[in-house]
Formats: sequence, structure tokens, C-alpha cells
Amino acid sequence: MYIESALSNHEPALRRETPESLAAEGAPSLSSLFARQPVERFEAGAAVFWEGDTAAHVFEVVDGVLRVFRMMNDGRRVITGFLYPGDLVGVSLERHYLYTAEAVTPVKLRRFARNRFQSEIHSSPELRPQLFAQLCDEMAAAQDQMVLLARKTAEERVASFLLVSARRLKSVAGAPLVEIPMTRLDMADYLGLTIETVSRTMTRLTQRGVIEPNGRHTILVRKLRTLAVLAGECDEDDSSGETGVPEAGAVRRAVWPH
Amino acid sequence: MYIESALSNHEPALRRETPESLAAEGAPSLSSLFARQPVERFEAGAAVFWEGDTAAHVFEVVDGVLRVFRMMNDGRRVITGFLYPGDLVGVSLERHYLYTAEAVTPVKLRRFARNRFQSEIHSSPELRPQLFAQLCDEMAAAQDQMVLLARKTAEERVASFLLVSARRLKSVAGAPLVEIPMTRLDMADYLGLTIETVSRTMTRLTQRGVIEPNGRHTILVRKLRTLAVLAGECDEDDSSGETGVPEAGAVRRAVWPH
DNA sequence: CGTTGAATTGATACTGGTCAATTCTAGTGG
DNA sequence: CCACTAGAATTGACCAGTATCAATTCAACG
Repeated sequence: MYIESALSNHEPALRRETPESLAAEGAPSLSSLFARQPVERFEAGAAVFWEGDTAAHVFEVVDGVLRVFRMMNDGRRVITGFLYPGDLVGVSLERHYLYTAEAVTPVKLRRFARNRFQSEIHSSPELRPQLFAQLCDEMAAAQDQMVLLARKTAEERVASFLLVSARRLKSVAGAPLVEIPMTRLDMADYLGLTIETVSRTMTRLTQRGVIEPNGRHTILVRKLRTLAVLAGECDEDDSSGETGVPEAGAVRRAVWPH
Repeated sequence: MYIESALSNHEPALRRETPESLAAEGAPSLSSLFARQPVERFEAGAAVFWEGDTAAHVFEVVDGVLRVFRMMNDGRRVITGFLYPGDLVGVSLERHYLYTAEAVTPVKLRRFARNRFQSEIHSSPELRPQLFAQLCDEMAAAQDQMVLLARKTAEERVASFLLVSARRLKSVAGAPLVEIPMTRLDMADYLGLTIETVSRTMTRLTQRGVIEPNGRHTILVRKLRTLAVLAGECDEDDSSGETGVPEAGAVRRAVWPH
């Protein structure tokens, strides 16, 4: 079966309103479920759970960034996603986790027993559509990632990543200052490249004036439109204007000359 | 949020029992929802819907195979999945489909109005977990595909594809005879390769006696264990035995030397 | 200020892509 | 029933984009 996102380009449906805001208003939301759980802290690099562990809990990211990855038996690593505040980890029907979750930055999480989570979801007509929406968003993101991995060049991949990172920010007027908390190795394993290729590509983007690194984990995006064009999936008209962030709900064409 | 499959290796949770069997028994199942809808036929190559179309319906595949794909604006195509009898297409919260669905073979479908589908799901405590299970399966399959696209070699990709195709069959005793209904171009666009590379890789597998083509769309798998090893994600012990199909629920390790 | 892992940069290798030429095969029509 | 045809698949020669290997350089932290 195939599902789609409630919002194009994977702005997560529920991420806009912070967990706190909803919980405070008493509106039933997925994160309000977790609100009473104690906050647990993980230092950067620490694993929340491992691929193969018994999947006993569902987690909500409260603060920080997680990486979620799978390893091939010879050590090749694939990061299937990064998780941000408001995201859930470990929702599943499987007895064991199918991936490892690690803290990229220091992370705060809330934990919920799996079976309790399931029964809460099952019995709440408010929560169910929200969970469903998150699944749809995640599926859409996975499909974008498949497009990236299957057909995009190194430059398109890096540009796509930076673009999505830029969109995650509350777009500061003009050029957004993007935080890249993860290492180049994380980026490489997420984009299906090597560190060297990621590094070279970013150097080239810098030389062309598209981005302007500010330390290793902060990047000023100087030409957002250019970045969007380089990323692939958008119509490549003017890259001169260099105005604000291209809106998320962009039009999609339905033409395919067979 | 991240979810996992109810069954490893993406044997779909609900696919085993045919739609008919369940519907006949009156057991509430996703496909029983569709059972009263008229069957629609699509000839090979016909589109069921296009990326960008208003997403007004959900479809159940009754017979045949669909390909689901997205196009980049310059024509690069990525097939994100193939759909088989029992699968649903078009489940979404989005107003428009995010991908095109086309018939690979002559296909029979049943159609269900989107809002009716949603309310049925919403009001049925039996159906909901089944839909959830399908979402989980699909998410797990998407993650496998990301691993394939991000890190596997051409040979590993082709081997993985043939292996999954072989597993879909009711494993005939000994060497399974695998049907590959799609063209090489479909395979290439699914595996992130070119037709030429797919072709060369299959030729090499044939020369090594791993597979034995029987026409262009049928393949006798002579060395299933070898194929499994070549596919990557399985421990590569003996490839001599060449006995039955490796079971789906294989063990996963949880080691990661950081 | 020194140390160490991360990142960058360079030289070279190799997998898979591109372009082009056959060869196959499933239809089609005589 | 069989030759013809057009698209699909295979094969080959060559090329390009990334990976690999190796050497610096950078920057965060003690």
C-alpha cells in the first residue's frame, strides 16, 4: 500500500505546534501523551536503543537530534533519517527494533511503554489521526529519500539536504543561517556518499557563493533559489531573484511523455 | 517518527490470506471493504492515476502488478515500489497523489472513495490495526530500499531484487521459478541503475550459474543461498548447501563497533 | 598551547553510466 | 504458418563521477 503526506515536502504535520503549546492547552495530542513521563537525557553519541533490541518502548524527542540507521553486516551504514523535537521513535508492530537510534547532539527524550502507547492510540479517536498523519509524513519523506538516493548526483544530494535543513528553520529574513549538528560522516551515510565527496561538494558550493560556512556546523545560505535549483526537484527558472524560502507546498506536474 | 514492520523482510502482514478467503468468511478485513466494488481493468502500461491528480480514491489491487513512481522534472524516473494483489494504493492525507501508478501487467482493481474509506477505517476497530500494519510493512520496505540505494553495489541490488521476487512465490520445492513481469527499464528505475547495468549483471549471474533465464520474464533460481549472500544483508556462511528459501524472520545483530 | 578526531584536499582507481551497434522476441499481417 | 517489424534486451567500447587511499589542515577541548 502507498500513502502520502498531508503536506508536501515533508513539513511534518504536527511539528509546527510545539509539544508544549498543545499540552499546555490540554488539547489531546500525541506529545501530550508523553507529557507526564520523566525526561531522560542522552549525551551526544549515546545509543537510545539498538537494532535487534526488544522493542519495549516508544520515545518522543523533546530536545536535540537523533540519527536512525541500519548497518549491513560488513559495516556499511545507512542513516534512514534524523529525528527532531516532536518526532516519535520506535512505533512499530515488530517485537524488535529494526534500526539503531543514537543521539547526534545531547538529547532529551520521553519514554512510553509500547503496549500502553498502543492501547492509548487504540482508544483515542483524537490521537489516531495524528499518528496516521505522522506515518504519512514519514512515508513521503522516505519516498523523497528514495528519489535522492536512486537518481540524484552528489551535488543534488547535498543541495537537497541543505535545503531541507534550511526549511526546518523559522526562516530568518533574508539568508537563513542553517545549523548542521551532524558530522560529515553522518551526512555521507544519509546521502549515500563518502565524507570526501560531501566535503568536496560543499567546498564547490562555497566557491560558487551559494553557501558560506561559519564553522563546521553552521552554514549561511547565500543563494537559496540556486540551492533549490541545484537540489533537483524544482522548476529551474530564475535563480537571480534570490528571495525568500520557496514555499513547501509547491506545485507538482503530472506530465509524463511515455 | 519511525515505525517498523510486523514481520521482518517485508512479507506483508495481510497478504498471505487472499482477499477472497477472508471476505468469504465474513471476517472484517481491509479487502472485504472493497469486495462489493466493481472490478476495473487496466491494460498493461495504462495509468491508474497521475502524480498531481486530485486524490479522490483508494484502490485495492485485485490482480496483476502496478508500478508506482515519481519523476524528476528532467525525466529521471524513480520507481518507489511495485504493488501486488492485496496491496492498497492511494491511501493518503494529501489532496493530490504524490506519485503515478501504472499497470505493469493487465491489472484488476477495486476503487473506493477516499472519504468513505477514511470514515470506514475511522469507525472500525478491526480494520484500523490492519491498515496500521500495512503502513508499518511499507515503511520497513522503504527502509530496506534506502539501504539498497544508498550502499549496495549493482550486483547486490539485482540479487536483492531477485531474492525478494523469489520470496514472493509459494516456494516450489527446490529451485524457484521466478516471474519478473516488469521490463529491464522498470527494474533499473527501481534499483537506481541503468538498463545496461541490470542486463550485464544478470548476464554475469547467469554465467556463474546462480540463475537461469527462461525467456525474458521468467528466471529459474539455481543457487538461492548464493543469491542471498550476494544480496548483502545476510550472514555469508555456507553457500554450498543450496537448500530451501532462507526464512523471512531472520536474526538481526545488534552490534555496532563505534 | 598542544592534542586528537574531524574535515579538507589531492592523486588515482574503478564502478557504473553513456553512446552505439547488434541481437532477440513477441506481435502483426500477409 | 511464417516472414517482417518494432520495441526490448544484450553486448561492446569508452568515459565520467565517485570512491579509495593518503597526506595535510583545521578546530574544539583539555
